[in-house]
Amino acid sequence: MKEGPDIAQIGALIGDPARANMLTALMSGQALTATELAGAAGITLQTASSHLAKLEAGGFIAQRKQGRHRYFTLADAGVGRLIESLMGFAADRGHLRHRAGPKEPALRKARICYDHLAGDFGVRMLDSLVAGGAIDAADDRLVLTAAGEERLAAFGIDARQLKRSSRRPLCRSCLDWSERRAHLAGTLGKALLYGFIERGWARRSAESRAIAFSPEGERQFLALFPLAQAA
Amino acid sequence: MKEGPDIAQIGALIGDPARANMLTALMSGQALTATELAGAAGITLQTASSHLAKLEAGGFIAQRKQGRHRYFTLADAGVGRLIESLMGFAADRGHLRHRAGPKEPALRKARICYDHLAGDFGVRMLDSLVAGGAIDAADDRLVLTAAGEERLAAFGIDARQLKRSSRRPLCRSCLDWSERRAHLAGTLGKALLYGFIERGWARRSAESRAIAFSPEGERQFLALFPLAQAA
DNA sequence: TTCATACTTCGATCGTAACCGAAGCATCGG
DNA sequence: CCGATGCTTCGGTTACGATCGAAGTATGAA
Repeated sequence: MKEGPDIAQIGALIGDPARANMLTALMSGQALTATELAGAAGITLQTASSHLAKLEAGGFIAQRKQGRHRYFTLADAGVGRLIESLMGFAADRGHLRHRAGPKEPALRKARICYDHLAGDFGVRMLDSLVAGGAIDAADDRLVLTAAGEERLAAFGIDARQLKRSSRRPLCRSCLDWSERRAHLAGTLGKALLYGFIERGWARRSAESRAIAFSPEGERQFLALFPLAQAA
Repeated sequence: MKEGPDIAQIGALIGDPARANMLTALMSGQALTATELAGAAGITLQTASSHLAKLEAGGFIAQRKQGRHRYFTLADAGVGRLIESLMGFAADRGHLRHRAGPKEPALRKARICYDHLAGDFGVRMLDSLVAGGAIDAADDRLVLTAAGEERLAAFGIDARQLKRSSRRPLCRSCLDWSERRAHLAGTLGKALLYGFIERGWARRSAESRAIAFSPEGERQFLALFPLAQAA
């Protein structure tokens, strides 16, 4: 009887704590099995199965059968962006989880945001790239400079090839719920994070969205992305 | 027991059809009374009152007492942006309301999006401004040019003063759920819409988000925002 | 084949929240 | 002061959906 898209359906889909927990867990970008997701949400496998079916029907997640496992992931980057913006909104209004747990500091320092680096380290990385002239920032819009291309090549990333390989924008600014400042998303953000992991500088936690830097990795990271002065 | 902001709470808040209808109604930017919102949602006044209390507690809406009326509005532009992005997501996935009602075409043609013009006319306006060199568009980022300032002055809008008067950005691009293309938001988008209404070119519908252009108003609008060729 | 694992489907229970009738405040007009 | 209007609070009903036990299906391993 009314016009327009149905917000209530998708709100209700996210509105259940069990489903919200599953989606949050999937924000790590990792593919997770039904059993793992049930654990993350604190429910039994049967209940999880029902929730997963609903999320899939709603276009939030996709599944990939592999042997007797079923791996679930967020359906696409659009879902990731929606969730992150909901998180930002929630953080902004103080809709926080019961209490900041022990993992909270680690999450604020470095975490995965769909498929790229967020948190303190993510913000620092972008700030440093902009300050060093590698990325040109006109507020929202981020553009990789020629100097930036060279710098990335030294790190083993071929920006031109990256640009060709996907329709997704190379550089994208993504707002952080913890820092309230922008960090680098897009294929470049993804490539950088994967570069850190490949080099063994960092690894992703199994059951949280935190990114753990090794002492040596942190040293290298900070040297690679210097800041003129402590913020 | 977990980390981060609580998505489920805000999802649940939006997830109830009655509340979603109220929020959608408030997307018109108009302040509405509890009775009007109850009508929009198709529920009794008592139920509406309970929902409104929850929405207010959640930071979604604000109320202003005026005599024996209570006027409700969206709490701020952030809420408006969240809802619009949810609508976009929903439209994208085909989560549509039961059936496209009779008002649907009018909404696609011109409607209010929080406080500025959206729909076919909104998209055309931005396209024309960009094509005419009044606004410089670097993908996401919109910048008013000197030529644009003059053009607006001719329409009776003082862009410099507008910029000073608010922290809100002057130009902002906002993605449309019906057109899947950008239209103009920000204080400038608002000022333009209000200009149309003041001139009597258009008026807002009482109970929907549609903007109705008069025949003469439509003629003036199309003349003011020409497009080189039919899209 | 048989057993184990990973997951889905079915059925029943249970809690919560949406809902409305009725009554209670507040504000306005007269 | 009165009644009318706009809205909130209270109480009781109802319905939906989240939950899990138990049983069923698929894949893999022995």
